[in-house]
Amino acid sequence: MTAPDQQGSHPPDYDPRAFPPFAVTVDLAVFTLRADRLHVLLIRRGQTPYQGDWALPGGFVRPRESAGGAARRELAEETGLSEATAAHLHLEQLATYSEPDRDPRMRVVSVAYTALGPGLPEPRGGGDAADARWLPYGTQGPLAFDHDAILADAHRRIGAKLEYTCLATAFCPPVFTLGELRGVYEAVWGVELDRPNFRRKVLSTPGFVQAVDGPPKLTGGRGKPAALYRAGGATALHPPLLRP
Amino acid sequence: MTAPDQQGSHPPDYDPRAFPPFAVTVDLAVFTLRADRLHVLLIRRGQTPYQGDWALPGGFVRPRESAGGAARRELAEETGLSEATAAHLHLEQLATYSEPDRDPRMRVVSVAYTALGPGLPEPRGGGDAADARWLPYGTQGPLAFDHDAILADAHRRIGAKLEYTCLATAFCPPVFTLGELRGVYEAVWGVELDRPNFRRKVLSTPGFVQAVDGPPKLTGGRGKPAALYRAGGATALHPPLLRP
DNA sequence: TCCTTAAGAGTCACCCTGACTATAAATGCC
DNA sequence: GGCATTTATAGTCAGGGTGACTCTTAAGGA
Repeated sequence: MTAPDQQGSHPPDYDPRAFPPFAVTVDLAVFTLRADRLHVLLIRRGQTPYQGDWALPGGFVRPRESAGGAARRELAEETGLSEATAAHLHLEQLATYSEPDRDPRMRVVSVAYTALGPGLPEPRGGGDAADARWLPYGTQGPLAFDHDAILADAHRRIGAKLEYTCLATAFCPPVFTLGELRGVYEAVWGVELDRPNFRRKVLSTPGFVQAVDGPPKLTGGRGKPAALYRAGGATALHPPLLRP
Repeated sequence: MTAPDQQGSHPPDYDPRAFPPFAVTVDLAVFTLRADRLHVLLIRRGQTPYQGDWALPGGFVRPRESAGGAARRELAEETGLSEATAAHLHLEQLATYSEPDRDPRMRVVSVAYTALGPGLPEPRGGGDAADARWLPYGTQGPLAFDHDAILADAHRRIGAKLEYTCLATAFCPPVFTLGELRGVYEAVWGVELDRPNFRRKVLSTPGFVQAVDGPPKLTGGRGKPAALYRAGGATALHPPLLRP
């Protein structure tokens, strides 16, 4: 369906021409890894309602724009990254939230998106609102509106997608070590993984990662230097890498 | 986000008070099993545009209704089932489709839902539009609007969820045989599964199915009578039942 | 030099799975 | 009543994937 027909099954009290007007927005659950911890991008509200509370970044969908387009635009604005850089971030539709009273001011339907990226810089570049900041996931207090539910859904979704897709590489820079990749799983799942087993699994999955040829190694601070890899072409993970 | 603040990062040409009005609808991809084949519920459009074409059932979200509520209401109306019966069908949000020109008449954002049920009766009960019918999945021609994409997404989603959830029981009546359950997988995936292996997998997964106690057996037409089961309490499938 | 840390190689047992065989219990056709 | 057909159910067996573990290598720091 899009616009239903004039005739049809609608109750007599309902005139499709006078379709109820909705505002449509996008909300962004942007995740990144900073210092081996999962962080979320939050903004502090400068207006009532929920003034002073933290909330997910987002904004209106414009008249000639798709929700995905709006999400990508807001992502660039709110993270302060260049449009070109932001265009490389993994962006994925999560779900749509439409409870009638989720915004006390008016009827707003919001399409939520999840975005992932490697260690992103502090926000603020976009010249954005009062306060925007990366907070370690789990340390944020109650968020405005239904954003707690959205954020929890987003976290659940990426945790699940790590199991059966190659999504983890979206958290990594173009070239990374297997230790960094493992750090993604550990940060999102909140567990420790066995190093050798993780390595075996990743390397035995065709197309998950791809060894970087010439420059042999590099150090991550301490320990033996690690080989470098880039994301392979694969998108699915068969068989999956199940959570312990 | 819901309604963004008045101040903030929005470009100067954009006044949040004059938020762009959208129509919000729901579209339903309703699947059922009829004669061991996967069927989809489609309606024939009686109006331009796409007059005479098949389309997914759906309709407007009402002013004080959530999208999920609208989907459940439309589901009852379009399938012709009682509200009580329709309330038992598995209903799940799929995704939101928002390309600006997906409906040539006006700006419509549609939240798509997937619904599943055991062999459902012929539609029409709802006193609905011109023509509503179950069509074997795959035999439908091009659908109106972007409904081909929605339907394909829905089919991909349920195929994937069969792998790592107990969703298959949603296609079955309250009491069913393992043969019927296997038929769900075969119809959705379009493959044949090994009977003994499927049985072993299902029975060894705690909470997937639950043997029906007293009444021992029953026949499905030919062959040895099969034991009866009902859905267990489990929702996830660990480890998953992967597609061949 | 020794300790710590992390990468990377390798082993072993167990579980799950795919492939396959065999038996039981119903129907329908000679 | 035989007999083929169909489906359910039981059981076997080999191979792959995984968890748990050990060991070696290569860096940095005290």
